[in-house]
Amino acid sequence: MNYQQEIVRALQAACPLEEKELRDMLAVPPDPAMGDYALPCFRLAKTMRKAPPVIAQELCAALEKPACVERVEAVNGYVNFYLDKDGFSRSVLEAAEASPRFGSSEEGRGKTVCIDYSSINVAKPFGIHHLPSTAIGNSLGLIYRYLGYHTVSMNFLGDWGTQFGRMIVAYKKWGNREQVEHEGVKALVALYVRFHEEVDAHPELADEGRAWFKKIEEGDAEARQLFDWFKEITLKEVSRVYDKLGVTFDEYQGESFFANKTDQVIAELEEKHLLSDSDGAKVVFLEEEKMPPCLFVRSDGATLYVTRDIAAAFWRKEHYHFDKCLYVVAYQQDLHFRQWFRVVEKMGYDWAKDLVHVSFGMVSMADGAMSTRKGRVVLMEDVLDNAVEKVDEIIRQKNPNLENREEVARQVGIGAVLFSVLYTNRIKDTVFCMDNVLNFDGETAPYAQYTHARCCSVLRKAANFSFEGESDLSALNNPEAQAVLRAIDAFPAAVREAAARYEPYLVSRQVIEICKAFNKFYYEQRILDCPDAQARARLRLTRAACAVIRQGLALLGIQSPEKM
RNA sequence: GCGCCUGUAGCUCAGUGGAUAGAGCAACGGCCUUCUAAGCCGUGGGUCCUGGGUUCAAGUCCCCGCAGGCGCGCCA
Repeated sequence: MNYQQEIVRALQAACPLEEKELRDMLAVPPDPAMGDYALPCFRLAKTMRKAPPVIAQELCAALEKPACVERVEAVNGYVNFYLDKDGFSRSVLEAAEASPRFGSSEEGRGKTVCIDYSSINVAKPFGIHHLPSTAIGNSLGLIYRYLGYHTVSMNFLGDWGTQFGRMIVAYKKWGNREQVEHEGVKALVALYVRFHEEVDAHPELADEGRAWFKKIEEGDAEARQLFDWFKEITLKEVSRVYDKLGVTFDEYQGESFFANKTDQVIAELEEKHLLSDSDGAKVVFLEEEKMPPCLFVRSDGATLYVTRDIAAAFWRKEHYHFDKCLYVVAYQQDLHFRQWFRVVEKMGYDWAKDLVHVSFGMVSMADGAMSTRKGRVVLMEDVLDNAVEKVDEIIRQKNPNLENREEVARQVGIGAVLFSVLYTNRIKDTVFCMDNVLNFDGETAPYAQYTHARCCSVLRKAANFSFEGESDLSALNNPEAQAVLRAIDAFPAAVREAAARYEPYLVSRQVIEICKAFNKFYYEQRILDCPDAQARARLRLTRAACAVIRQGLALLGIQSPEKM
């Protein structure tokens, strides 16, 4: 852990540079054959008035080798440091064994992070396009908690707006209770679609929709009852899907909860002279910040989405005193968030800087965008069920005697789906492809889970072997074992970085690194068939890899079966 | 028109300004009497969108373009 520090100190004694400068310059070579750390000397050429290779050579000669370093070499203007392997092995194993929560920390102690994610809409299908937000938000919550933060996960339901008036119209005209009770959201969506088909020919339907929404707002008994019923039906269905995904929320407060809190927001905006009239509507101009105006109140007096967003932010700040509030929402809403974050700042709240839009790319289908109205939606649940079913078949084929097959199929199938959106940078658009999601080879969750199961299998075989006693660390003095150790060593930094950048894929990548290294180690080196002291060293490595893979997957919301 | 984002192998993507640009998938070829072959090894495959600039060093930073996606007051 402090190797870098020791090397910097040694370098500092040998040359006239500042500690900080040296620390910044010290790099990790692209290939372990070139050492564990390296100092490129090119930048020194100007001040020292010598060619970089000469500087490297001289530095190398003048250097007093720190204890952790096995040897130092000057190559092509680099000073390369090779760590003492036994020392490195020991320190990594001890760090990983010190706590079952390797890589966790206390950096977040006393701090609260609110995470707004998934945010499904009432009376709309839970489509695959909700996967990025759901998986990323869930994982960020797990990662922040691992770093000691208190987290509050919130599902900001889309349960407000004139479309609910339209839903009532459609239901009263063409729907019936039995069908909705029986078919659930599917029936509601069919009504919604029918409304949009008929509204072109019958424009008065739109007015009826608005009128019914007004009734909801005013608390009309019938309107309210239907509205609550639609919501209940939707929540029942989505919670079944969340259960399958293993995703939970601390809070389900949606837009409707904040709808009666918008007056205060508008009043405060008025009071602070931020609102201007514009074509009968009320807007906040954002010319200084080179953004289009932000519309708060429609010309008919109704408030818009943004008002509820701000009301919700106030409420959350007041109730949770968050140090950070993350909005895991697609990049289409980038301008929207930039606008209202800025408005909160203009209102004089310095915590506006703690509002973060964690944006991600669009999910589309091979033949174009998804559309509820056109019925072009891939259902989340169908994808999950397909994945589980496919895994179940594979198990029946490869491991027919596996106990609790269905449970394992569930863990692996769901893991594969979650991992498919947690393995890349958030921002890129993705075209949903069932075949890709259901591909379990290579860099996937099943690969990591398989590696974990493999580790477990080895450890089971060694169940009677005592870990107490001498470890011969020379058994790890080979490129394969060293690669595993390096990958484990890099895990804590990957977790920290993932939190800092709101990018769970950094954890995914690191887990895969460990798995690749372990699989190669497993193939090249015998773990059990060797003298006790050596086996002990290799078993400790296996145990450490096993635990870190399991923990890494857990931070992504993915479970690790012990057999598969 | 303006703004934001993206452009790296056939496909999907990694790549804190540093050494020969890497993975996975797909294709082809090897490795199971040995700790789980959902694995491992190998082969082929590149104008890092183009052109300038900064730098000892650019896929990475800056600028002009090109292509695609998204967004730009009465939806959410």
